[in-house]
Amino acid sequence: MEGQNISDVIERYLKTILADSEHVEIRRSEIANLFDVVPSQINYVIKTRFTIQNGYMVESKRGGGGYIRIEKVNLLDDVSVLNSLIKVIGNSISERDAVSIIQTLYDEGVVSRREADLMVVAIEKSTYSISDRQLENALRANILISLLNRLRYES
Amino acid sequence: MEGQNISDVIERYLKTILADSEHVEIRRSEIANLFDVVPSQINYVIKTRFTIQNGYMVESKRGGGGYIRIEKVNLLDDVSVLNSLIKVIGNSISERDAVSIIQTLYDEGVVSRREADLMVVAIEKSTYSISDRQLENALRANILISLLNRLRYES
DNA sequence: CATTCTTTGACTAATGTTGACTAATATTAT
DNA sequence: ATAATATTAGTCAACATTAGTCAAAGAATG
Repeated sequence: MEGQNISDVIERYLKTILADSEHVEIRRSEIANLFDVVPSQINYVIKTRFTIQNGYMVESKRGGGGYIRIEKVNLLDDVSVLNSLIKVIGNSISERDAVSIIQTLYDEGVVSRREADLMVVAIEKSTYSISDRQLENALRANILISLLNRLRYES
Repeated sequence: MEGQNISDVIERYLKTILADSEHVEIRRSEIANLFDVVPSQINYVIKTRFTIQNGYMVESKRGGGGYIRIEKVNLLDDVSVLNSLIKVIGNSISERDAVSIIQTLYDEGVVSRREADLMVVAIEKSTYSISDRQLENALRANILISLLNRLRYES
């Protein structure tokens, strides 16, 4: 039987709520109090159990009236194409290769023409105004991978 | 439930009025009284929630008969608004302000939900993995401006 | 026993609230 | 007209209220 530690208990508590509603909004300190743990434990639970890979999206606000909101999202089926493309990118990619990946996404029907156009803008050398080529390629890889990961689900 | 702080409440109040009319004109002290806050809180609400990034323009007058007037501006048929938006971005912009701009584009029907989602990913701090804040904000400005300019035409 | 996962708390960051002081405009008195 | 006064809004910094990060210590696991 798993679920002996408090993080698992908190996870179950939140997922019970999420079984009925699409999202749950909490006050960090309240939940921490409820389970008698330090507030940052809530962050730990969220970081390890409510990731986008698990189908959850988290948004929060600090300050008075602050909150943490966990939302269930729908994972899509195009995942296999995305996985192999992400593998190709690695941690550095040229503009030319990036454009061809986006072209592939368009050809495969994963993105619309307009979405592809926007993605291209986001990876173009001319928008970055960075002179260091290595930095440029690394940044492009980060952005492209983030874009691809975003295509895995809809909010 | 989101929006537990008084600033959010005041924001909703004003936006409810703006849902019906193109503009709202208030007396600062009256609104402050209505919600039992100090007058300068109204300035805070306006400064954080009714910026040009959010699609609003504010004008005011002091002295007897003074007022604050909030006007909803239309991105679609007002070219100058897009220009002033780009001017606001300049060569540096925070993630928060950038998200506001993209949210406004979505609200105005300029971009689809999915396009907006992709744009947000392209300006998020977490995708860049840059520790230097100034560099991060400068890069974000470049990318956002490029994206906005791309929206000016169809391919 | 080594490794990974969990728990804790000190420090940081973001956002919201308040009030004293300033600035602009209008009104009234001289 | 001009000066004094009244009536508005603006700015800014201190303080309050939340959440986030990170690394060290402890517990569980294999």
